[in-house]
Amino acid sequence: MPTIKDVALHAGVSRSTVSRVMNNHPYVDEEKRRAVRVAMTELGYIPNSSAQRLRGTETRTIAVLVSRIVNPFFSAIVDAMDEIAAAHSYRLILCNTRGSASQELHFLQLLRTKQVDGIILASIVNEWAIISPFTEYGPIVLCNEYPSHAEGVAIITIDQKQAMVDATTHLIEKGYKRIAYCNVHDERSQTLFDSALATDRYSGYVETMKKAELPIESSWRFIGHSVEDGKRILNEIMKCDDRPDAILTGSDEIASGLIAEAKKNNLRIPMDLAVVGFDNQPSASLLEPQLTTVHQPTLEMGKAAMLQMLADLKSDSRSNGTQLLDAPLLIRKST
Amino acid sequence: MPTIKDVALHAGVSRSTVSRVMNNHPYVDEEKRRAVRVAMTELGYIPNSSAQRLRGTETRTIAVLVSRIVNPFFSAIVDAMDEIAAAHSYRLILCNTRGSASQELHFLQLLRTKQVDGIILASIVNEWAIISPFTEYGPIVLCNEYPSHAEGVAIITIDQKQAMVDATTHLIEKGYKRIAYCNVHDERSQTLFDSALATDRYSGYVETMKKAELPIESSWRFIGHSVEDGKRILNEIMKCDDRPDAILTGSDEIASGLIAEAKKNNLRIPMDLAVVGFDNQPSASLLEPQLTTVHQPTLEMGKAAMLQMLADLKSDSRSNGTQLLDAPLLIRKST
DNA sequence: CTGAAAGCGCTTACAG
DNA sequence: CTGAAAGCGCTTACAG
Repeated sequence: MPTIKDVALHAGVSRSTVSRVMNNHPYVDEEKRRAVRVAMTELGYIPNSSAQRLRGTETRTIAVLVSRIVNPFFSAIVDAMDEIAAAHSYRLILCNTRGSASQELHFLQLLRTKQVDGIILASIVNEWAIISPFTEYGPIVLCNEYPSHAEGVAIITIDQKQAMVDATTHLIEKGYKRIAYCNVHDERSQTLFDSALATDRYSGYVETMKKAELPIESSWRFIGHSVEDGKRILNEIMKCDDRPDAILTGSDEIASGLIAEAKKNNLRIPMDLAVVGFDNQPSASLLEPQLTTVHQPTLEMGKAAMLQMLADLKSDSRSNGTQLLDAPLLIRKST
Repeated sequence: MPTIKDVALHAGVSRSTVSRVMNNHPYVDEEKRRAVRVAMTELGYIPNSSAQRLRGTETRTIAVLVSRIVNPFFSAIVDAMDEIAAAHSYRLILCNTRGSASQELHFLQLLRTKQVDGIILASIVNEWAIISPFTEYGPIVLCNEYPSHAEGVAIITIDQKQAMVDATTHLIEKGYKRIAYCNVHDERSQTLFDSALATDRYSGYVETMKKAELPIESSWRFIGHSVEDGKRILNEIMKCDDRPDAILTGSDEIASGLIAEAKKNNLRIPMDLAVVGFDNQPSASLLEPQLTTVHQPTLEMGKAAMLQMLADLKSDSRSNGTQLLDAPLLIRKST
């Protein structure tokens, strides 16, 4: 591996000058600049970024934390972030926390140890009080999940409450009265923090139901996040003395599981049970019946979050505020 | 940020001793070891890994290259790798190449600049002759995609040819005679290398068709990889003078697109057109009709690849050879 | 415009 | 068992 020293020798200049050329400093003699460039390509020189980092410069690397990369929602967001990052010559470190608080903390240290320039959290496990201090070491942007009050970070998300108001209103208008609710939550995760996302969604459901004077039964509250959870929940519904006629879910994956299992149980959708998904994952329109779901603008969310990160990095100031993107309800065949 | 110097001062020992404690060297006085440990926790000390890397030690980081993280096949593989990596305190850098040769090259440099200990390639863009030299800088493992001959790397994949032999045989046994073939290939990708995966799959189809004395029409060869491609291909099929009665595809995504578009065109599956997928992605069994597909053992593939990587890292020798995992055909309702 | 020198935070022979 | 010292590859005031 050639180092800066080799390039300097080869080009007949000092290491300082080589460094200046690399970093596009203005005052370098054009001829020397050329000589250095030639030496770099001839030697196939690649700067050692560990050394650059140690010296305290930017890493041009952003860490993105997600709880589960196999969730199409997260992979879509990551993909969008990556697109922006790549266009600005930034690299992405994917941190799959699997809902582990210690893993999350481990990844946050990347910021502290200057291995990344910034961190984008798409899921959150630890309490905000634990995460918050890390903003001191570099910009943190929240994309999707968010705590009830966060200072010093920008939040990019959708209007979770409005989304659930829309979904609930739609079901009510369609004549459904016995509307169950499934909270998004991975029971295997060690979630410690109070997710405002979950609370906001739920309040959208509750307020709309109350306004319509419809019952909110505790036996109609479920919890889960995966296809398997969806299957389990459908079986729980089958056992209800007092079956709901519709269900609002927190993800298309749960909805898929519900639908698959409903077919097995000869439960017709939407006649016997209406199902609303969340996310509008690619599979939502491929299912039968096609899924009524809340469209999450993953492309826009990911891009906006990364753009916000780049802006934070440039301005060197900590931005605040919440950016709420539109999440329209897509009415298809499952309601 | 406390450094090793602060810890040393705090514990009343030299920096060397602190370093030894960190790296679990044997000969350290128990009392000092304890003192150092105390100092580390009291100061909230985290070693600066850029410095560690620069000094030439392991990074405990592995880069994984995939062409498209939103493809559930890739996210499942990455997830499996991550599971093994995390269990061995390794970290994963996700490199989404988007089929760009220069991006791929850029990521390969991570190995050269010692930012990662090893690289796992799940997709390949550049010619093997370009990639091969990088094995000099650290272990490279191939998982899924592979060139026609590679030295100095281990390959973890499925028996692609056998998978297609099985799929083709199944269709023939079911009485289909006009069997189309869809090659996996992303046309937007700048693929430069001769993928033995694609060749092997195709030869499984060709040989089986020839053995059964069935026609292989060039107008029945399609190309694509996405849901959209599947839709396009179905429309191309509709326009055929001489329509196939079955099609072998290279991914469940294409198959989903085919099925969705077939419904629109009132083409019954499998009566008018039998469809075989590839991968057995989560959605395969949720579609209607449920998809007959080749099950790719993504969990095993990802784990095996990461385990191989850890073994290479430990032994410090470059392993060779191909590990062929079983990929059974799952017969469901689309054939 | 440019070079010599210091220093980023660590590890590892070396000499005790 | 342990410390002083050198060095990993870079960048950045500093002094010209």
